[in-house]
Amino acid sequence: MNPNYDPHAVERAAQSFWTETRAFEVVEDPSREKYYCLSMFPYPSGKLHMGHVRNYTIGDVMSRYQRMLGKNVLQPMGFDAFGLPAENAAIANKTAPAKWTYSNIEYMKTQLNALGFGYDWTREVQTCSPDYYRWEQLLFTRLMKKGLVYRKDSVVNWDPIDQTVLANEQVVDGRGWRSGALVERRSIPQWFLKITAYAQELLDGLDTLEGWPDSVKTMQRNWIGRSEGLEFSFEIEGHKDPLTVYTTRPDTIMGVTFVTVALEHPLAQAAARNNPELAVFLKDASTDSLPEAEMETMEKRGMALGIHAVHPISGKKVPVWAGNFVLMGYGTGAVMAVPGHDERDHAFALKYQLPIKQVIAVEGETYDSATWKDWYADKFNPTLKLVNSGDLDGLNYQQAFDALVERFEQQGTGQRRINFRLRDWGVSRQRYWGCPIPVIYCKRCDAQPVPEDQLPVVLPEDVNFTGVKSPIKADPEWRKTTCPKCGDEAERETDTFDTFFESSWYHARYTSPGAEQLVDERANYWLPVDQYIGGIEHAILHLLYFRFFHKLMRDEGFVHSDEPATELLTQGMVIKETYFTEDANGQKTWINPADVDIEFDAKGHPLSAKLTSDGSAVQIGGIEKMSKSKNNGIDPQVLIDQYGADTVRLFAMFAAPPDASLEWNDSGVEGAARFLRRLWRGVQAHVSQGPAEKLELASLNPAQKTLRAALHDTIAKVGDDYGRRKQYNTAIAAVMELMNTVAKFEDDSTQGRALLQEIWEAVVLMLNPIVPHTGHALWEALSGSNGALDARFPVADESARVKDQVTLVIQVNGKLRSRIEVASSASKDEILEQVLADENVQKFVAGQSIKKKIVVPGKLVNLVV
RNA sequence: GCCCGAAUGGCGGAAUCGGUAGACGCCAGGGACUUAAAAUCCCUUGUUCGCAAGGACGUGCCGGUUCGAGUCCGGCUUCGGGCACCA
Repeated sequence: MNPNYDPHAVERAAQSFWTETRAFEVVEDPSREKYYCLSMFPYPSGKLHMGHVRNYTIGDVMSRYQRMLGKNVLQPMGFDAFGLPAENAAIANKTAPAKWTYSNIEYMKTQLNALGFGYDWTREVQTCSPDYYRWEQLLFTRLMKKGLVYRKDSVVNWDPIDQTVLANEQVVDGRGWRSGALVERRSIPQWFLKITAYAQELLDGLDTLEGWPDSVKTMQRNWIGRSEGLEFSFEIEGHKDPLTVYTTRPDTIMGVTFVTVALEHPLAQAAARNNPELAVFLKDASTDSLPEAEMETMEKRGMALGIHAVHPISGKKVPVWAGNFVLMGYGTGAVMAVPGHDERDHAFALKYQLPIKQVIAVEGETYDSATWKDWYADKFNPTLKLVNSGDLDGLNYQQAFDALVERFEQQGTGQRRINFRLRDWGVSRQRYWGCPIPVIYCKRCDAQPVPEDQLPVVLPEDVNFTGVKSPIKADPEWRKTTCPKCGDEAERETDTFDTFFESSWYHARYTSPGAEQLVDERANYWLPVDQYIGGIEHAILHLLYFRFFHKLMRDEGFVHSDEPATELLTQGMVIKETYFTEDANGQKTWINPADVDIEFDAKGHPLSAKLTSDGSAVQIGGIEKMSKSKNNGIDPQVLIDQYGADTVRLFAMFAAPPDASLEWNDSGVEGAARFLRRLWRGVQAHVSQGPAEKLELASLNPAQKTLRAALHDTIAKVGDDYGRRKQYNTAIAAVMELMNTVAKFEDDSTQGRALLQEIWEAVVLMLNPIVPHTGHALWEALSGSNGALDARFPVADESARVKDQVTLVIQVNGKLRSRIEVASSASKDEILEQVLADENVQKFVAGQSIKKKIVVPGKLVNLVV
């Protein structure tokens, strides 16, 4: 055994052993308990960044730990290879997106292997491969036949200079990020998946996901946004058709002083036909395709349509307005406005001088426009009563709700209705680097799914990409085909799928490599995923689509489970400052933190920054998640080269608990390296003295017993951290603490050495999931076996942990005043007797009467005087 | 704006079910070893008063519950994530 720790030699040896023994290739084995550990696969942006290292180390630690418990562990990896950055890089580097993507994948694979992650690469998926995406094309055509897919017009960001559709990310302050042109809104036909058909099931399913964080489940619940309310209609003067509205607050119906419709509502559009001013307003104020955050913060604007609605109960006439804050896609695209009791309606009414009517009174509160918000009633406030509402006066929220629903349902003019905030999923993208949507357009037969025997529809990879027009849109030959129904000339769809499509079902494909169908029966051995790990930024979109697709696959008979993953660990973001330069047009170029010299203030915040290369000034941006677009990812390769993979893994796990966000700073990495050197030297020193004798528990002296108790306390703590708590920083700290104790243990008696053998073996196995290369080498030195990977994780010997004495903390009035040693078996009275006899206690109790004595067994005593 | 989180020494963090605040590590300071450096080892290290023993204060801010609050409740502030075409 090398007396010095040489991480690169150790890592090479362990990795070639794993490769030669195909250590991570797994097969289905019904006789063994399976464990499917899945980490969110990366977008192949070029290099791994620290967020990846953290994510994949957590997954690898979990996988190796479960393997040491004897389970049949599947840990796959792949690449989410379609997407926008490849197109951007292709334009910048004058290459094809495919070429750029494949070379990134190659490099990132070598990095993943260098970190020692135990992946079964025989199951790898690359989503840009036809062998992968053909199955999602198949699923889509089946969903089409089933009626879960439809086409409708939808608005996109159109860059009039670049003649291309822009993603939201590519629109900065209303302008195209490259061209600087004012972005236009264009309505084009696009494909949608009916996720709303599964809204209730997606909501109910959350209750079964006990292993998911509450925060994620709450976010998903709010996103799905189920509400119960009343749908009813207003007669419109001079119009045949009534105007239907939806409200979750029917109790405020008598407070309606106007009605607001969305700008795109047919009523508004009709009114604009002979009102040019209104027509201009409807166009100008349009919020189509604007991100919700922008919509919510923008000025609320409206205009009267010049028509009136008749209140269904009072019969009074109220004006109809168009408002830019009403969503056409939610409810009926029209709302009753109750400025007395809705904040947005209130602001709108003040702005346009519309009447405000109070219909809810809360005992002890009076209306005052200055404190309007305070006056606004919480609907479940028990002192809430309706006023100014005719025969509804005196009712509370629930009573009024029920009474009105009953009244409208009896008259047949309205009904109770459940609405969801969730919208159907628009899956069409007008981009090249994605999976072609398998649809054929025929003049006679309309849109037809591509027949299954003609799949896949392959995306050509060897193309000339300029960034203006998708190569498949520009190529008439690619588009040309025949109608599968009538055989006439027809054209292919040239839009591609949203890349969330690929990442919604990869967990299933990993289970069935090479299957000549979406998945085969192997899927039901492995699924559902036992542990899913990924960034918290995916809490809503990806994780909802992932759950949705699993249910779609279930309903097509491919999988048997209802949910894709039973446990979810949401990794906190790895964040880092951002740096940029700005040109005269306000265009920002993001600079990697590794390329700037930074001056810090006393608190470590950056004060100023300069480009390392030429010393020119660089501006400091916010602290954000590491990403390609902000170029603030830190490449771990420098650290791997300098310290080795195990140090990087150890430090990534030690820096923070997995779910906490982490502002990356590698200043502590030296400590991790130091720890591994100490571990190596400790084992080396022990092993170099030759084999140890067998441990004789009965013959241990008190010092040996104490150390052995510390060992087994540590084993219990570490096992709990790995298994239940999934918190690795504290597990590492516990082992460090144990090693500090061992360093002070000088005992080369036979039994002393036997105990050290037990300790070093346990320490190496406890750390093995985190630092597997070092674990492999040290386990071999200690046990003569090269099987650290499959060694059993240590189990605490409870009998070694029993203590006869415990330390109790003594408080007087809640303040720490003393400590006493008592026998573990001492009774309450015996403890109190000893407490009162204590010198320090007497000092603080003297001359006062003790009012209360609180004894918490095994922990503390508090005297209240 | 809305939804979900977070805030503890100079820094990363610990305190798991309301019971010793600051484990473990980094940085810094002092010392040992060395011709020297690296590596390694030992000591100190929340603030403050005190020669010391010991005391007071202290977990973003304001208030509350409790014998006892970093932890629970109410109200804020700041930061991070998401808001449907970044992934």
